[in-house]
Amino acid sequence: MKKLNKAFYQRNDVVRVAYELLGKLIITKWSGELTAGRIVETEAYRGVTDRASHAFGDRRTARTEIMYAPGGVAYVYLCYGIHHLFNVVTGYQDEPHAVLLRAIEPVEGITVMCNRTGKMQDDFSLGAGPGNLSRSLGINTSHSGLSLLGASIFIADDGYESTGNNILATPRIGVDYAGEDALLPYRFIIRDNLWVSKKNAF
DNA sequence: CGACCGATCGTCT
DNA sequence: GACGATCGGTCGA
Repeated sequence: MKKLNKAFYQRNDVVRVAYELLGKLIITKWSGELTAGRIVETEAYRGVTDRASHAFGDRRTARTEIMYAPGGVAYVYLCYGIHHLFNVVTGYQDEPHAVLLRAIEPVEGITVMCNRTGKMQDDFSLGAGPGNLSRSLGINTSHSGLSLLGASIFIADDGYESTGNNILATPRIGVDYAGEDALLPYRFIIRDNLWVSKKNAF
């Protein structure tokens, strides 16, 4: 098992990074509690020119500032006052690209995930959807800015193969406000995976 | 099934 | 003061 390094995150093509993140393991260790899931759904948010991105138009605010950091850190923000959405910041300094993780297939620490989410069991909704993903992994906005190269939260390659025909590209979810950019095929899912967020799963 | 609705609060105007 | 990169529930066809 190989932890993804700086070179993986610090690249220009965020769409490619989103594609390559499929099949990797996202792992969190908060005070000894280990949880891990296989990434089965991602979305790319492509810098200052993408109307769907928080960094569109080069808006630097206190919230989005972390997106401008060199790739390999977390960007977590609160959505609808309830959900903590987890993004992987990619690209180089001052290029605010990010990949939203939208679904995991739970792999490790499923009991812990159930405790965090209040679910009785993994019923395929445990890690499906960006809000559920963050809750099951114990991620919240206080983790925004954390390095993904450290020990408490990181992404790893365990040799799982998820390329070619097994991957589908679709438009992103919930970005109707982005006009034409809402049609871009920047959402990637592992075909037929049961944990992919159900609405518009294809 | 699909449409709609309430929860809930930080962020930006 | 308005509005979400959501979720889970309800209601009606």
